[in-house]
Amino acid sequence: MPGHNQRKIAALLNQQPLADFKVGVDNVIFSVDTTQNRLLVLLVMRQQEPFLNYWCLPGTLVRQGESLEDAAYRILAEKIRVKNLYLEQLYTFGGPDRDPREAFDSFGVRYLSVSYFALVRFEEAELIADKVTGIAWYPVKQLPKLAFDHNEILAYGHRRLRNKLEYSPVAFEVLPEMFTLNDVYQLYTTVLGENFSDYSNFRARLLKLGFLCDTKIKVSRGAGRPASLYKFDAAAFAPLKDKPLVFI
Amino acid sequence: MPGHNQRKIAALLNQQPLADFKVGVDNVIFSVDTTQNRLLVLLVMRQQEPFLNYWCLPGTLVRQGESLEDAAYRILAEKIRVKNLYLEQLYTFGGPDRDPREAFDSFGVRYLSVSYFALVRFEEAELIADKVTGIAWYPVKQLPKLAFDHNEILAYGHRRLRNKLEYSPVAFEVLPEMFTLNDVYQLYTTVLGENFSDYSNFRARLLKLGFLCDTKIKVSRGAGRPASLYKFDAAAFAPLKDKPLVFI
DNA sequence: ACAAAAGTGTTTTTTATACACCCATGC
DNA sequence: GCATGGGTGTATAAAAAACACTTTTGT
Repeated sequence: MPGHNQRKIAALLNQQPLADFKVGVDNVIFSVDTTQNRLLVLLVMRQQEPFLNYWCLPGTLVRQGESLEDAAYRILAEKIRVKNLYLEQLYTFGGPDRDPREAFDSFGVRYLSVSYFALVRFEEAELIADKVTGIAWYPVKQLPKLAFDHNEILAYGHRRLRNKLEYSPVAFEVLPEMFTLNDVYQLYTTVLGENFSDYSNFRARLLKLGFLCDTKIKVSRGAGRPASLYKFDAAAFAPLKDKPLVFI
Repeated sequence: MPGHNQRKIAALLNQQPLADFKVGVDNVIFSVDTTQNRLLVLLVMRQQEPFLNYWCLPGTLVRQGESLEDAAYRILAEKIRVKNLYLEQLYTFGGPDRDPREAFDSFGVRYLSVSYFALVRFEEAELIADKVTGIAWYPVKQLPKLAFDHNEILAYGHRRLRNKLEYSPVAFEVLPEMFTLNDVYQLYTTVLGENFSDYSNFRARLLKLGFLCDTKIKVSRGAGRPASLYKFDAAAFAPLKDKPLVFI
């Protein structure tokens, strides 16, 4: 809410030199362990100061000639091998003082973080452990204190995930190729919390949308009647794109 | 979709030096002229190369010690005086080659644009014309070719505005302090297009939400029965925050 | 046989949609 | 008095929510 002395301040700031930035990309990579109903996020252990031996989001600084998204894909590829993934930009965190490295040369180089949000299939994702770096899937329910402002970034990513689930079919990017309807339901409850909807109503709504096709293949998980395996039919979904589309 | 030779590429890129960035902030500032039912966006005329004499979004480069949001508020304050405004981050555009200035020193300084999305009240917003710079409210229906990738940024902002209208009470940030229910309806139709809903149903739903209070003050606009002026009651809205909340 | 999980159907309540109609004012 | 925009109500259709019930398996 700009006041009256706004122009004086503006005039003063006009003398201020421009900030020089290094731009980092940090990925919030989610995945869901359907067998244990846990939402997981990929963390790596920092090998340098600052925040040596703290867990943090996998990130990198952007190189010359590299786009932001390229950088996001690069770190992802360095940490995990996946067949399929969903990736979109999350938010840009860029206040001064968000990175302690800035303190050394006070008004010198600033560090900006463009965060990306990714979803991968837990079963298909193969972590690349390179002896030196620690890397692990962490349940979002039990996160440690992370380096920098990464807890904040992660919380933002978590909120985005919850919202996305409600109006876009991202769930099928995280689920295995073939899944039971109960898998979908479990995914929704683990991310959105209990009592977001009754199973049978959820099921009916989902099927009525018409983009899941029954493979007729049955799987039996312990006792009880075997469940049908379904597949996401991208072609059948296409016309529903940009439509309101509500799952909850 | 990382392949097999991914690691080789990564190893190669590891030799690549980091990019140095200048970070710009560009604002997509919307406002609605209720009298003419037009959605407007604030544009300024560029005074330098590149894109001399092209219209563009009001923007600035981030200075030392200044946060991204501070920079966004700064340009806003340089261009318009407003009592009330809504501002949020939009998206970060950052591929190489988005700014022709990068071409001069090829792999040197990169220009990144963090865009912000703002809403102001048309009646209260006073444009600051400083003789040199051209500045104007442009109807989004008739936009010129803008400098840089600003048409793209603006389109993104427009999409965000449409979405925000549907599930958050941003409309009341753009409307005058007191407004008729028809003003709200007109705002929604100008942004969302015709036939998004019947007026009387829209009205009923809106009132049932219970955060609009009738001031009982009547205004007569030409012929017809005078309309009641309403006010947005922030306190009454508070409990509805984060709730699904659908207007459409 | 019975517990457990999958899958179907039915009833009730709520919400959306499409109108018809009354009200207050200017001309 | 009648056109014009403001405001209310009602009848119908559709969707959400709650829950009872059937089916198919393992043990």
